Amino acid sequence: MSGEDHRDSNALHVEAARRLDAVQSRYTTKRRLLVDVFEQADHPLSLPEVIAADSSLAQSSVYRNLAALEEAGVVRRIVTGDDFARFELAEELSGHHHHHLICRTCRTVADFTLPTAVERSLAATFRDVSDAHGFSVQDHQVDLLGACADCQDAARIGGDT
Amino acid sequence: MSGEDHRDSNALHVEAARRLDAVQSRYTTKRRLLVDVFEQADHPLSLPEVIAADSSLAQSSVYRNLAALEEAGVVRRIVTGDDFARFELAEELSGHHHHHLICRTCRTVADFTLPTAVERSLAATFRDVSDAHGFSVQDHQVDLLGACADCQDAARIGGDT
DNA sequence: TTTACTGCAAAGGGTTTGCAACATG
DNA sequence: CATGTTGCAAACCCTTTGCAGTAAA
Repeated sequence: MSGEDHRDSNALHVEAARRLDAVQSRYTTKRRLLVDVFEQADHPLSLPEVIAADSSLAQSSVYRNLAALEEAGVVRRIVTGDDFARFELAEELSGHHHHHLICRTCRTVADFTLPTAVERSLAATFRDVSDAHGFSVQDHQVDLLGACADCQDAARIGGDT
Repeated sequence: MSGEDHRDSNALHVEAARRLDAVQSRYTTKRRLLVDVFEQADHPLSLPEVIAADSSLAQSSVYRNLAALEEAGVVRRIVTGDDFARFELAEELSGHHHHHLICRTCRTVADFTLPTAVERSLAATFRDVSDAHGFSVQDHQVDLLGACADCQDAARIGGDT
């Protein structure tokens, strides 16, 4: 199953259904729609972005479904300091381990990946750190904070000294 | 011992005053108290923790002062997904570049450091990544998510079946 | 049929803000 | 004295929840 093209969204839905079933939840039409939205996104989506992508979804239902999908391990919630939380497909489902470029100006979040060698050495270091602290690591999170290309341009034009 | 504390603390306050002055803000008694609280903390503090450390501060004033201190670059705001935001001294003032161990159970945040060699190689990698994306990096954030020692113990006792 | 899900509206809760009194430079 | 700061309380806004109707198994 690994190494396959991400075009196979059927496998994604099958796995999502399996995970929801494992927590006694149903894979309804609305939830399938949500998974479709996240599959097509190339960055974590805020709630307004999710609703913009499919306005057939009521706000409260989206929140409730995202909570259900998160509990099932289908999506992951990301908190960046923006007004809104953001959501993306769980990495086991997207098959795409990555990190985030967070723009402090427009608050958008873009994905990036680290070279395998760096990831591997980081993982080893994290193991040492967690051992030393008696901390059990489930996940790591590497974010870069700064200004995206668009906001740098805007600053040069609008905020010029 | 206490002589050293006074000297360190004094340098800290001088720098904090300078930074506040740079944004037309005053270094009031309350703000000095806040800086003292953060200087003594060994981990990022939530608002309840700040108020617990010094209850002479009104909640809204603490929020307002933290916003002022953040704008001046004296403290840094951290968002972990906990109900509360957390704050710590800016690294230029604490002189202590570090990262966070975030416990998903009790939501506490502990500090840890990476070996210099790892930091250096990370910085180089981040430079490559940001160049490739046209992203201007101001800061990076490396967090480990998992279970702290206490919560692992609690799980062994309470959740053992 | 049974149980979970949906949508609307209202409540929740951390954070922000209006305003009058106060302190700082 | 002029201006920034403080504290109280109310407003704010993202998110959660109660409830009645609907869809899934």
